[in-house]
Amino acid sequence: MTRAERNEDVKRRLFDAARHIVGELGYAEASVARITEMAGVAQGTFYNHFANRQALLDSLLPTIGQEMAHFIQERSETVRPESEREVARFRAFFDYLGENAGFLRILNEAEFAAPEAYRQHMDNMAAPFQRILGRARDRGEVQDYADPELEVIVHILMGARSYLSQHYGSGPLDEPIFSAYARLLRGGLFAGS
Amino acid sequence: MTRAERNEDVKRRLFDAARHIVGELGYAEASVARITEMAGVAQGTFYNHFANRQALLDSLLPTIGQEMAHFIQERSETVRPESEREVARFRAFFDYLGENAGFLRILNEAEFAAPEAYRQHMDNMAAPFQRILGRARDRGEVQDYADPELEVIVHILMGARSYLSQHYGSGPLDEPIFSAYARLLRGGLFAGS
Amino acid sequence: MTRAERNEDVKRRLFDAARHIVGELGYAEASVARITEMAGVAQGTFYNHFANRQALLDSLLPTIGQEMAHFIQERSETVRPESEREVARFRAFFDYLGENAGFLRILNEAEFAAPEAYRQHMDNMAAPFQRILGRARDRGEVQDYADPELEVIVHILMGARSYLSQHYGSGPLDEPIFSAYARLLRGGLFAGS
Amino acid sequence: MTRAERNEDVKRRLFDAARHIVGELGYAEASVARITEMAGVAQGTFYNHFANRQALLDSLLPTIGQEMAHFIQERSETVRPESEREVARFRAFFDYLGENAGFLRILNEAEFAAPEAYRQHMDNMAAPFQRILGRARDRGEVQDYADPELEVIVHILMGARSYLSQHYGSGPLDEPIFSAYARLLRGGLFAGS
DNA sequence: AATGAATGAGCTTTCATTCAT
DNA sequence: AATGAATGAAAGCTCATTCAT
Repeated sequence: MTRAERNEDVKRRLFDAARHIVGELGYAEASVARITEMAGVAQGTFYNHFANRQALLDSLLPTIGQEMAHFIQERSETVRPESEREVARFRAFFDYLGENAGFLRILNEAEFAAPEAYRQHMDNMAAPFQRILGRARDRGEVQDYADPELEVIVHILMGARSYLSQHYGSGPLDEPIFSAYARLLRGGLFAGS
Repeated sequence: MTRAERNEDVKRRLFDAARHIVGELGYAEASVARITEMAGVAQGTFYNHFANRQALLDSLLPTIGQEMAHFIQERSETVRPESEREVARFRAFFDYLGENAGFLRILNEAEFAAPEAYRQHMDNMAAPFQRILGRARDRGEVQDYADPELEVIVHILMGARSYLSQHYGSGPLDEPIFSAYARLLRGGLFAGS
Repeated sequence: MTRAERNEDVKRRLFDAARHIVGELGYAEASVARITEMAGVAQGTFYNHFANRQALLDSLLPTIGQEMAHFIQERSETVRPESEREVARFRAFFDYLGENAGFLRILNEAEFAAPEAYRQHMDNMAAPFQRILGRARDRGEVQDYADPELEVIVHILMGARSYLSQHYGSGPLDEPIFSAYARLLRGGLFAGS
Repeated sequence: MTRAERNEDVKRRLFDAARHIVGELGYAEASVARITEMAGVAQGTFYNHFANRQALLDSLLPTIGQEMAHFIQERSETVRPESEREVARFRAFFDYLGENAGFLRILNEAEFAAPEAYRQHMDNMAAPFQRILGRARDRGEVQDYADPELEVIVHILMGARSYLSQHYGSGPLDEPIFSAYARLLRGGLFAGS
């Protein structure tokens, strides 16, 4: 390994240790001592790679969030029409959770333990989501909600993912979750007039 | 004041101090030192009224959650039909937040800082909600979702409240929030087949 | 009960609670809170009967020590000659321990937890012991040790009781303890010249 | 000083401070705050060298006990016969106390403040002592006590040391202590049959 | 770049004692 | 005489960060 590679390797090990600890035990348990111990380096070494503890914790969610976004994108990009595609995205979200058990904790605790990262992640998720729905609306696949309303819809759908994953866990989920979600988006909840 | 009243008063002051600090700064900042200082009593006094720090923090959410439930109930009980009533509840939730700025933080952080209280609160909210929707379905006001699907819907609607309040804050909210919410529940998101 | 009797009763209950707690758990665990709780009175009541916590703890050993002295006296007063009588006293000491499990702890910890009481108790035990041995010497039953030497012997014999009870516990003891003790006192340890 | 030496030096200073404080004032007064202050380091430094307060306190007696055992061994190893040698050991014990004033307190309080260390120390002292007496018996220098009786004798002799040092202090002692001890071991206490 | 000991502020909790009721 | 809440000092321990090596 070159010097630069060694350097990169240590940084990666610190990041992975933090990811593992936060995912398993939460941000509070991710002390510098614990992270460096798991990474197999001395405590002081930490500060050669990250400005401080918060800096590493703040880097967790955006990085992993990106990973998740790619995963969902891959699983849903070919699906049509948009209503099916949204359900595919919804399913892909839970599939990702199933394979990345710790992510939910990294995400949910971030609101308080890594607020800046959290805000960034939410923006990273919401903006493209809203663009997708906007374009679908322009194609006629989504009803004619105004742009500010679509923004609201986006947050409803993200809130739905969050609460459902929290309540139902991250294992393989029952069908009613998907059928109810799909049905709500297609025809609403209340009996029409 | 009688002796019992004084006693009650101190306990109330401790509770209110904690409520204020957690609402403003989060559970982590609610040290016994800070709580007792704000309540104007000595640190040792704390333990005459609560078994330990966690006991007080755990009592925050159930108590305040009850308060919120009453508020929402009052604001929505006379509204008909159910679709309007759900929007009334939705509005009342945000009205409550507007008047109780700290509640959101007490609620959201509780998942990690007071997990037992959180689970209890979520159950307290979800169970009656599902009963209401179930009865409305039986009256024909809600489409014929199966019971497990209604449970899913309930968590979607609670997630919606959470993410929207998080994103839009707790001040007076714009109309699109309510119109988008109402419209989604009435007719879904996607253009009909 | 008259007022004085009630008063005496509370004081007795406090004493008994302390005796029980110290015997079972040691002086350190005998907090005023725990003593008053076991006695069934309020904390403040304690200070109507004892100047402070230490005053009660200091009264434990002398009182119980007296009790033990009576017990031993009764069991040994008729035994003759002195060599047998000393063994009878020695046996009675362990018999008392067997029936008063907590005493050993009250005694041994007292050296540090209630030093004044300890010194007093040791004097209470040593002085009559030395008188007994002195008179036996004058009768010719004990060899002609000088008085300062008898004082030394007394502390050796008390130390023996202490270490043996510590090492062998306070249950029913094996015969070698008594035979070795008796033999040492009768003929020493080393093979005579 | 090299880094390792500095490290060792700090640990030594903490140990010596604890030894001094416990010897002078007892275990209860040996708070981490007091120890570190005397050692001239910050409180947090303590935990770089010992797992916790108890760990240091538990290391006191075994270490110093070892030291004392060496001292006594050196002072007595050449003395013969065994009866004289035992008196030499007895004297050496008090000589050690005279030079290490705090040891007595470290030892006696340990029964309650560092029970594990105490038990270990007692075993460390008793076992070789009993071996010595057993061999002397086999050589004919000690009367034919059975092995369980010799164990009893050992605890009597240790109890004697403890109570005598407690009663007579640790300064230079009067001759009667030694003469009485020697005489008891040689010919017992009571006048022969 | 890596090390790991030192720092000191901060935490929760305990407890003997006081005193107004 | 009895009550029991209030007090506040003191305890053990944690941890992010610094810095000399």
